[in-house]
Amino acid sequence: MGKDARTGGRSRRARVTLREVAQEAGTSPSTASRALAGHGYVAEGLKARIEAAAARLGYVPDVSARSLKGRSSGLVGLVVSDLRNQFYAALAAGVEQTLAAAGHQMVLVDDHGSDTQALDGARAFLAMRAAGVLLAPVGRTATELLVEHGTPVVEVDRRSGVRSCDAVTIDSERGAREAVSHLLELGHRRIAMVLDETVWGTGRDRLKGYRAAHRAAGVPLARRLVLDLGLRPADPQGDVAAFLDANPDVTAVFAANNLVAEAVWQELQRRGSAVPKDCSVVSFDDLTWMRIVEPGLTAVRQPVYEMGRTAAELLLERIAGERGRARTHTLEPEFVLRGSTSAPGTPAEQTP
Amino acid sequence: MGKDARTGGRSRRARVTLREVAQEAGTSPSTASRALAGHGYVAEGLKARIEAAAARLGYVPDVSARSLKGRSSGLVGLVVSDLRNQFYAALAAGVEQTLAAAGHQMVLVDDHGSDTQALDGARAFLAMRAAGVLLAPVGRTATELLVEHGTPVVEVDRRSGVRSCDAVTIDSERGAREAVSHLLELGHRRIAMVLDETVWGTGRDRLKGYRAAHRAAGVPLARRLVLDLGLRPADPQGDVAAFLDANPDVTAVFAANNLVAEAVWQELQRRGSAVPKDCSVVSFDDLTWMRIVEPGLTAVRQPVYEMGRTAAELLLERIAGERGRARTHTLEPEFVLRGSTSAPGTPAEQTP
DNA sequence: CTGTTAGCGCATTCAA
DNA sequence: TTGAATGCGCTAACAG
Repeated sequence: MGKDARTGGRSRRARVTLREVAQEAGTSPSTASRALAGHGYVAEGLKARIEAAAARLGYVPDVSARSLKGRSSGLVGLVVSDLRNQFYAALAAGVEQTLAAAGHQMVLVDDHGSDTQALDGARAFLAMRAAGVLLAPVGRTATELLVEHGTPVVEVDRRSGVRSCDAVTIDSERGAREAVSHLLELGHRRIAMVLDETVWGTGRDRLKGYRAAHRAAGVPLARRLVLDLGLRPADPQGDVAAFLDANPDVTAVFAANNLVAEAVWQELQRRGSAVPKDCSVVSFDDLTWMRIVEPGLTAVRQPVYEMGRTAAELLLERIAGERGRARTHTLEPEFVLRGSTSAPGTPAEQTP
Repeated sequence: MGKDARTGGRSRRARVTLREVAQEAGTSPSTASRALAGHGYVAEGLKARIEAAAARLGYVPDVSARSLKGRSSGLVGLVVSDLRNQFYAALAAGVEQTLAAAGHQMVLVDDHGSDTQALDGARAFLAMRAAGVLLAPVGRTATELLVEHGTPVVEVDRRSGVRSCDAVTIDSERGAREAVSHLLELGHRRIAMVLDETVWGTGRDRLKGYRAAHRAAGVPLARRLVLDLGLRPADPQGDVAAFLDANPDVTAVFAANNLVAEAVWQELQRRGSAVPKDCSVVSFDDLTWMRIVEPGLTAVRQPVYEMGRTAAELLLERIAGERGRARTHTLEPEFVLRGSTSAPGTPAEQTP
């Protein structure tokens, strides 16, 4: 093909193996292996020759062969539910950063909120002998499968209920309690909560926080004020619209996550409700747009990137051989006061 | 440890191998291999027995061993420059979706805009015998290394200049031309352009479009109206502020990407400039927040997710053996008119 | 249709 | 300090 000239005449097809490097350096494969790996004794001069040969030939060790010998590939799996959601993207970024620094690669699987797809991912991780797996569970099956096979697992953001693995979560209940307490202190008495999964995951804990805040303030709870959009709602904004029509006495909305917050915000905007005068809004999760809009959204900021980092660190310890029993790290959310909340019927005092 | 009871009594440590499955089914490894892989002839009864045995034992094939025999692992690499940027997250999501549907796994590397880190990633992909690699190049080295080693490569969003690989990009020049023409038609004559890399990548093409629009309208170009923030600016908003102070006659700003757009928008907001009355704004790239803010940002929408899908499809064809010469797909951006643009000194007419 | 043989690239014994 | 031998788990020839 001629165009191989630039590569120094070597064929583009043939992988350079350790044997060839050894030949080029006039030694044996095993010596070359030791020289390149840095283990065991190799004479300085020989070592230099071998390294030179490897560089000249463009040698790249084959991890397949390596992990076939040893225990695992250096790969670490990550399963998230929606990469297009900034929350998961930030999580993945934190994980990747930590993993890369430790010389591992991240294999990313998007399960789109489906347990089945998460399970497929888990199987793939098993097949590639992943050193460990991080996942935001959508069920127990994936975690169970991995744990059964002895793969270190760290759950992130949510818990599957499997006891025998580490986890890093954010204190959803506390964050929700603070957010709702804030609204109660401002004088709100009919605070709606909108979420997309009541029975499981973070939604449940945030609902607990919502209730706890009401109890602490001695404000009665009304079932009708909780809107559960269900998993992956088709038209969240439409559902919010219907809800607000049915409950016109609501003076504030607590949105349980960024997806819900967007639907609420857009709907309030669409119907021309003034925030916070007509309706206060607090979001759990703080995305870029929430500090850009006018007024800024009062929100519960989650240390997402840090959560990814922490989870990856925990996993790396397990991979390194840490044997202790399952640990759970709980990170603290941070309440960020902006302009979308005020006493009922009052315009915002300030917009930072 | 006792807790293995649930797994059916098998040890958690030992991987189940094909040999064990074969033994369990009372046959040979190669027959078991054929039965499980689906290739070659195997009697129906035996096949069922083998499958049952595999299921019973929880057998998971070892891809390391498989790729050691054959050509490559099923892994596909993706290199992006900043996963926390919604643009890249969407790109990755599109890629993942397509790859997963084809039974491949995606290994994601974030190079943080550094050529060195991209090169590290490329080496890792080589080491794992990746079936192919997708990358948004930050230089030529990574692409060159991969191509030299015969790994199929598809470049996304940007071009490195390496001729011998496929690429999928968006027509930056055209998108920029349309955006700037729109401003010119509204009557703007001093339109600033803000970007973060003039000499390379998409910034260069968008600058071309900016110039082309001016030439087409017969409006002279002023060098001082182009603000180049440089790669990874420390304080983009501060730079924009200084620029606007130095060029108070500017009536419109064309932001070359979402990062720049955010800096521009925040700075205009900070100094209390009314958009579009005091200053019109157009963004290249259309993120969530741009349609949420008031007024909505007029923007050039890029089909990012689709770009990821297309690139992955191209790569899959190469992996499947497609031999033709390098192809380039150019996707068309879409101009989205919202409320952030109007004739100089005019408030927005409407806010959709 | 099935089993035996061989070898992918490497790291790790063990002898020299 | 070095090299020859071995086997990780799997699949592709081949022979039966």
